[in-house]
Amino acid sequence: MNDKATGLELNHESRLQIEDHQSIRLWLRLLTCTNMIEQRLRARLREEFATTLPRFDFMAQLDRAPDGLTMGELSQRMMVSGGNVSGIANQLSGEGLIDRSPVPDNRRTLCVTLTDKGRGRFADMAAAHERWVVEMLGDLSQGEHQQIMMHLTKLKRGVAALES
Amino acid sequence: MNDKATGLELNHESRLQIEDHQSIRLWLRLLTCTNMIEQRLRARLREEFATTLPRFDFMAQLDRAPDGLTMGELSQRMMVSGGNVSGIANQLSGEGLIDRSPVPDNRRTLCVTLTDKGRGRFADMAAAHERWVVEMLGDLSQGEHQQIMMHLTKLKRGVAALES
DNA sequence: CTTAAATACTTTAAATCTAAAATGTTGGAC
DNA sequence: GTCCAACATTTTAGATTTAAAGTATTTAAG
Repeated sequence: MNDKATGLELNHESRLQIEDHQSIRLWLRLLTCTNMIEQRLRARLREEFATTLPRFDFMAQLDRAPDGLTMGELSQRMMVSGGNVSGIANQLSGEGLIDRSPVPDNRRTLCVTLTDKGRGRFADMAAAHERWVVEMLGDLSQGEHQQIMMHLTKLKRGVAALES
Repeated sequence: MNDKATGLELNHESRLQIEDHQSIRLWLRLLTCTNMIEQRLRARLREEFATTLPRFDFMAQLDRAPDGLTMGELSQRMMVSGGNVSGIANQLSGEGLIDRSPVPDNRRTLCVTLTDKGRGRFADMAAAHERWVVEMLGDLSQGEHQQIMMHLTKLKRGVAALES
């Protein structure tokens, strides 16, 4: 039931099935890789910085956006629900790691930024985080990096382009 | 601060930094792709089958293992905690979709299998699930599939090989 | 045989996450 | 101006998830 066994005599039906299974296998492999990396990062953040991945992600988004982000932008970029972002923001605000300041021309909106304390705290974590990620992805050459990026870019576009 | 701007005069330090950032970018891209796909699958499973991804995954693991799996094996394969597996098993068992039978020579262990009802229920979901995944990954050619799989295999091995 | 460590699983408590409802704000349409 | 839909966020209720503690069983060492 594979290419070698059936040679070139694959009909459309069996070829389709093979491609289907390949898609599933690719998706499962993608999921496995992501989960493996995510679990390691989660464990290390807990062990070494007593924090969680969503909290780190929240701060990373802000660090990348020096002008601050609205709650909605954070929700979009972190790909989690708005309510979730509110909860994490409450924590981080309570610990003095972020500021939530009103926006002059829209009283519905809050602009979230890292405090100096938050920026300092994040810098330590980011350096370690980067080491961990490089450690995990380091087996791939620069060329392989670029190839995977290219493929994932195409994949991402394809998924984003679907309706609904 | 990129390859083009600095030409071939990169020193080790800046090259290292570039590779580091590339690793981070690759990881974030991987995470984004997985999240996008996962959220779509999650939403569709909820809309069309009133179920969740972990429940689907649980049943998928059993469908692939006709002789059944222990709770521990399920936990490993699903990459979630044991407590989580217990909870899902309680649900599915309550709905008559799985059986948990004791193993003769080890009274600690439970062997979990799909019931006929569970197998039937899963078949419908699996067909739809496969359509959705193919729809999302369909933009990639068979060659691209194979290339990504190859790279992800290498990545997976690299991560798995790390200590701790 | 007894004890202790390891194993398989469940329970628990706390954090996270989601969808949906609620609150307050904005921007037209009329 | 008034109303109404859209928007940004928070709150709520409930499900999921995890790490850690708890229970029961097995294994092996003394």
